Amino acid sequence: MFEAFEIYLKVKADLTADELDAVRAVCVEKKIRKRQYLLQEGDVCHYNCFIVKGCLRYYRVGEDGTEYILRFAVENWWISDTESYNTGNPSKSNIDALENSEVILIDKPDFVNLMMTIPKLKNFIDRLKARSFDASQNRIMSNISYTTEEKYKHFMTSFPDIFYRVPLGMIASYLGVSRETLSRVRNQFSHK
Amino acid sequence: MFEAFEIYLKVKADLTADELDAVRAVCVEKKIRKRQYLLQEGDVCHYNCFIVKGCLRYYRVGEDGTEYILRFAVENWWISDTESYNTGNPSKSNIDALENSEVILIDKPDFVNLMMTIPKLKNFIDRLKARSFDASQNRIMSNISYTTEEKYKHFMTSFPDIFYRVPLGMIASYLGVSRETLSRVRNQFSHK
DNA sequence: TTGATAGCGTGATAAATATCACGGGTATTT
DNA sequence: AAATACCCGTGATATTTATCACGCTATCAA
Repeated sequence: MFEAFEIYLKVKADLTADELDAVRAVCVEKKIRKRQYLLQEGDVCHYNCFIVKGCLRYYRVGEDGTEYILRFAVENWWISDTESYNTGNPSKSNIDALENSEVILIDKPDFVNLMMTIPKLKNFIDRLKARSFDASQNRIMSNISYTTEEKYKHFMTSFPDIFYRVPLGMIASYLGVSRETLSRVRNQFSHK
Repeated sequence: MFEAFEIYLKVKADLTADELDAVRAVCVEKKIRKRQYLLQEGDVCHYNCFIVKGCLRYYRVGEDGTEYILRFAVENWWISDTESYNTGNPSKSNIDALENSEVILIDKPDFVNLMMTIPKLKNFIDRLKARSFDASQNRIMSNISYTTEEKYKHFMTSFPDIFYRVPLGMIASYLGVSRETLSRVRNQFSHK
């Protein structure tokens, strides 16, 4: 299972064999079944999680029980609750698997250590975080400016790999519209 | 003008006198008048900008000319288009002043250099970015889950300093609702 | 095979919001 | 001082969206 991660790190961060060994030494491989939690609200997020195979979601639950999906993540994505991870506070969010998945976990102290000892990795992660932030800004822009149809199309073209794997209702949740509305909007513009 | 920035860096990043000198050496002080652009769509963002005094906004313009405000920034905040800054691509956004303001600009190569030579600064900026990201995630959550009234109240309590300085229409733009709706919602709940 | 569940579509209705329009007040400019 | 622009509120109306309800289909487990 580590091989996929190794390739990823080699290509993206240009790590050497020695550096990869150092990473491997702190990796924990884990299989998660569909619907299983990786992180549950109230728990503290201790891990960085890299997805080797499968699909997970990061979501919060409103007071009335409605689920709001903040992110999806598939192969070669990272997922964790950075807020809980950084602050050490209990998480407001949940992470669970939408498919049977295989992930690699790196404990926080180990991760910090890797970042210190492998500058190339630190550098890569920094760039990744920068792009995540920019992506968030763009998503906020689409939240406040796009119509439902635009949101739907934009999601479809931006994340086709996710789009074809997750149920429509979850995309609706991610976009902030009701499942029914999204269903209607999609059918309206597909018939014209 | 640099004094405010110096105090900020001393308190937040615990820089020494020597380190502060190094920072000062690359700082450019600038006064911006109300309505003046700091960054205009199509330009590349070359600077990190720290606000000593005043209030700025970061916004994009939709196809129909509507302005969508992505961020406000006041004293002791940073503002820049990180996407253009990082990629070197022309910016999709604008930054302009809502009040006569005083800012400090640090050119990208200089900033990169400071980050390398002053680890404490790098560390501080990293934490700042991490919190910005978490704030974005929380904003996305409120975008997709809050009612208009909740968005309004949340903004008011989260950013009272901004709330009382910028016109309602701009807050509406930031929240992604029309000025009229926000005006009505505010008056409805204030009369009950 | 049967029962349970998840996912999607869709009708009917209510609620929320956008849009257009206008006026009044206040600040800003000339 | 007069003219202009900005900001806010609010009415009227159209549009969009949410909500509730129901049925259909596919999948999966007992």
